[in-house]
Amino acid sequence: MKDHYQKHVKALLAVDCIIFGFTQDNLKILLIKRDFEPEKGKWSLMGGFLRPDETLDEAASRILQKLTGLHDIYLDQLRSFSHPDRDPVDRTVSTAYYALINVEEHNKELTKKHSAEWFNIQDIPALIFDHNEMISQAIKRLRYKASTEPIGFELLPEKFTMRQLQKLYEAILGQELDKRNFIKKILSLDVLIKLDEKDMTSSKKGSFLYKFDAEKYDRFKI
Amino acid sequence: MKDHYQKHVKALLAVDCIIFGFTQDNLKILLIKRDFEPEKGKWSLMGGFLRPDETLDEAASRILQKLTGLHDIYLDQLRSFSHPDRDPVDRTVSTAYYALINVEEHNKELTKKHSAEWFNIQDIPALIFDHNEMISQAIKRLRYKASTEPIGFELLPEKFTMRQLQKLYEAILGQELDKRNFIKKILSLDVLIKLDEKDMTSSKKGSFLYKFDAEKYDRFKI
DNA sequence: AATTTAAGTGTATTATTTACATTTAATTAA
DNA sequence: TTAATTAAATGTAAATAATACACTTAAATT
Repeated sequence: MKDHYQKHVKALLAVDCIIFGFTQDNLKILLIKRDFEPEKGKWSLMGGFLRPDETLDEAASRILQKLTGLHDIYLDQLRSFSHPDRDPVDRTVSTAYYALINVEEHNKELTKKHSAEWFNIQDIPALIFDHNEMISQAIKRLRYKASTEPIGFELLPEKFTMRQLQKLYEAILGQELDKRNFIKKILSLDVLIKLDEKDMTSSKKGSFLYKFDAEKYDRFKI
Repeated sequence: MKDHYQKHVKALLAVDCIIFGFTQDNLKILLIKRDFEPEKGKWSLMGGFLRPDETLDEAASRILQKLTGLHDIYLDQLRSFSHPDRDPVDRTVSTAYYALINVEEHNKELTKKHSAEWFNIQDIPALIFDHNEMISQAIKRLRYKASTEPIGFELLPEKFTMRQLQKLYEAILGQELDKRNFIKKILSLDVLIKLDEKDMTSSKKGSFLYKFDAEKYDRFKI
C-alpha cells in the first residue's frame, strides 16, 4: 500500500565532489567560491542536486564535468552525510564522492568561471556545512587506498618520473619514503613501463620517464 | 536564493541493514519476509525510512533495534543506492548499512514477529529491488575489513574457542586456514585474553576459552 | 588398558620490509 | 679542459612476516 511510503518525509538529494589533483609535489583539492545562497561567497566543495533520471554516480560525474570539463574520471562514493541541520535551507542528504584528476588536463576556463581554486590539503580553509568533514574522510580513504593498491594513474600526467610518483605517494601518505625502497616496491608491482625518454627539467643528468601499463594496473582494482 | 533549491526533486530516503551473524560455523544474514507492498511476501533486507529528526546512522540503528532488540551495535555505512527505478513505487535512495551482531543476544521474539530468518551467505534467496547487490558488496567489505583489522568481537559470544574464531575467519574469507599459522597470527595481534575455563562440548580434551581485550582491540579501529 | 577425538604445539623455508651510502651522467663554472 | 655541481641511479644485509607442514597430548569412552 502506498500509505507505507506516503507518511515519510522526502529530502533533497545532493552530491558533493572532493576533487584531488597533484601539482608542485603537493596533493590539492579543488574548491569553489559559492555564487548562491546560502553561504554565498564562502569556499565549498563543488556540488549539485540529483536529477530525477540519474543515479548518484551519474550526478557526481555530471557535476565533475561541469566544473572541469573532464569525463570518464575516477570517481568513488565516499559516504552520505545526513545531519538534519547540515543545510539550513532545507533537509538535504548529500552523498560525497572523491575524484582523482590530472590537473594538466582540466579546463581552466571552466574552473575560472566557477571561481574555483586549488588548495593544498594542509591549507583547506573553513568550508560551508560539513564539507571540511567530507574532505577529512576523503583523505583518510585515499590514504587507505594508496596503501593497498597502486594509485597515481589518475593523478599524474601520462609520462612522469619516479621522483614525481614518489612525491605523490609522500603527499598522500603524509610521510617521507626511502627512494630505493620505494622504487623497489613500485617496480615489483609490475605496473610501470620505463620509456626511452628523459625529463631534463629537474636535473642535469635528466631522469627517465615512465608510464602506467593500463591493463596491469587494472588487475589491482578491487 | 531558495529558488536554487526548489527546482530540484525530492526523494524518499531509506535505510537497509545487512545484519551479519555467526552460528554453526557459518556466516549468516538476517532477512525478513516483507509484510507490505510492493513485493509483499518476498524476502528482503530489514529497512525503513529516514525520519525528519535523525541522521542515516541513527535511522539504521533504530531499524536494527526494531528487528533485533539490540542497541550499541557495530554498524557501518556501506554506500547509497540510487537507481531511479530501484523502487517501483516512488523515487527512493537507500543507504545500506552492515551490522555485526552476536546471534545469541538478539531478541528472538522480535525477529519472529517480523518473520525474519537467518540465511547462510552462500544460500541467499532472490531478494527485492537491489538487495542482493547490497549484500554482495557488504560481504566484499567485510572480507576487506577482516584482512586489515581484527574482527569477531561483535560476532562471537563473549567467550569463545580458537576453533570458533578460526571458523569465523574462514567463513568471512571464504577459504580454509592453517590452524597453527592462524593461532600464531591472531595471538601476535595481542587482542585476546586466554581464560582458565574450558569449553567441553566440542571434544573430550576440552578447549580453552578466550575473550577479547576491548581496549587492545579498539587500537585497531580505523 | 586400549581407543577415540579434537586440542595443542614448533620449525624450517620463503617472501617481504626495512635500513642504509656510493657512483653516475650531464651541465655549469673556473 | 678540468673541476665542481646536481639530482639520478643503484645493491645488499638484516629483520620481520608469511607459509608449509605432522606429531603429541589430554580426557572421555569402550
